[in-house]
Amino acid sequence: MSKQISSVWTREPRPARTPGRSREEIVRATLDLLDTEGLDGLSMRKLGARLGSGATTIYWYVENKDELLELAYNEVWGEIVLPDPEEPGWREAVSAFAHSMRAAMLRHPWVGSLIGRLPALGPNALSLADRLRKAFTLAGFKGLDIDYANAALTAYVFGMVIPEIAWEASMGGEELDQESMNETFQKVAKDFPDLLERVVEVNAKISDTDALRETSFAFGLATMLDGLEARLRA
Amino acid sequence: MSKQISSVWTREPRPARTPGRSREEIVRATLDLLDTEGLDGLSMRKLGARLGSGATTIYWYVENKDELLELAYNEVWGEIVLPDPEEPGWREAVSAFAHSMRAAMLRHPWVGSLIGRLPALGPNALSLADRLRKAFTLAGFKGLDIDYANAALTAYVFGMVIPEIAWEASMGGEELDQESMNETFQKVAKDFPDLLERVVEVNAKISDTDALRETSFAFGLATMLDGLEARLRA
DNA sequence: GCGCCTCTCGCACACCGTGCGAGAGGTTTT
DNA sequence: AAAACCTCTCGCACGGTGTGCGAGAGGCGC
Repeated sequence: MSKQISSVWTREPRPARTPGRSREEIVRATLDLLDTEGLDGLSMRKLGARLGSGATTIYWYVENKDELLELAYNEVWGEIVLPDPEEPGWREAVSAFAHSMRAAMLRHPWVGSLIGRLPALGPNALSLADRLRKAFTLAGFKGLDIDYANAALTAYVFGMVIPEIAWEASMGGEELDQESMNETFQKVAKDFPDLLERVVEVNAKISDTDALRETSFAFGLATMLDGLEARLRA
Repeated sequence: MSKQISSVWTREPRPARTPGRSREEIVRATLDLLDTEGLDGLSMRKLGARLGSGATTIYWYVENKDELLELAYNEVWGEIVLPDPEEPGWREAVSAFAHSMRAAMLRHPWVGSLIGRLPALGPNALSLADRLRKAFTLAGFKGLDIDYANAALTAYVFGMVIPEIAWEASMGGEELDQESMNETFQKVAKDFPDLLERVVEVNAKISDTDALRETSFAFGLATMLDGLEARLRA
């Protein structure tokens, strides 16, 4: 047996004898804590308290905190849906997948800080990759192109949503009114008049920043899908 | 004065009297430490030691650790080049930009964990956004489409590279030979025979994983650029 | 009753970010 | 010359963190 990637998914879990506590229960509590208090709010002691147990009890079910995060991460992947590509056509299916992925990430903003640290090797991530592969196969991609298309699409979603999360986080949960927004930008971008002018202009025209972000997301998604379709015809 | 986003870039820095230590020197040391020991390896005490000072001295130049990270983050953006789009054509310029961005991120893998936490409001990021806007304007995009194209392209790069970083990190710096790789996947993906078969097959065919990743990156990039060009013609 | 195996958890260690306040050293004002 | 002040350094301490260790509780087979 050679060297392995260290991950919850590469070692045998402790044989579940279904006692009082279970790994499943712990993961659920972890998700709760992450969603309400964020990545920094998750500590073994707090998690123990929430479970009505000592902090170190958790280490019976899980090797370390990173494994816990891998398990929580896996749950998020489980929330992403990919419609059957046979029915509405691959483009619609894949597009729905992208939107669902974005929604799941925004529901659990702490994933934004995990994607660069933990590989997605959990069963939910793999299952999704498997189904996405099928969709692209059905679309007509062949050989490695299937995997490339796979990677490109998920990359786009990742890349759009992760900065969205950062942006949201930096506002500390409070909605920023337009005036504050412009003021911030005036301070920050004072050496880039073109950029500044654009931002102020856009802010004046479009007040709903959520809608703007969705539009931007849809634009890039359509662009990516157009590109994929073009590659299909080539 | 209304509420602002809290960031190094939205508050006045301490007036530089160019004494012994400077913010610049601190940022350089921070980068060093981050590059050699990673995000977890950076602590105020270690940084102080490297600067030959007490840990809390740093707090004279910087409000808190996050500000330090923002400054380091900004430096990475400064390493990204965008060729003049007038000369080789916008597509080549933008493509070179994407590759340069990827290279900078891989040189400083710790950015992978920051992108989801800190907004890129530093002058280097803004300057790059400004120049990228010019490139897309030159390409023929109009109005909001310029910004959408901007976001889509950088999102793609982010999304490709961030998981690359995670992957690299999870191998703990050691190169994994092919056998271990397959073994890992056999364990992890045993419920997804199609996926598993593909991975083993690909691994057998392509031994150089770096080259594979570059090819995958180039594929998605070309796809995105094709999509953008299509949108330009519409 | 005895041993064993599964599970809990208090304690302790080394580390973290950072608030505070004492002071050093230089410059400016009186 | 002396006093006041301003910039900068940093030791100490506080309340956290992840987690190794070892003592023990509870149930189950002999």
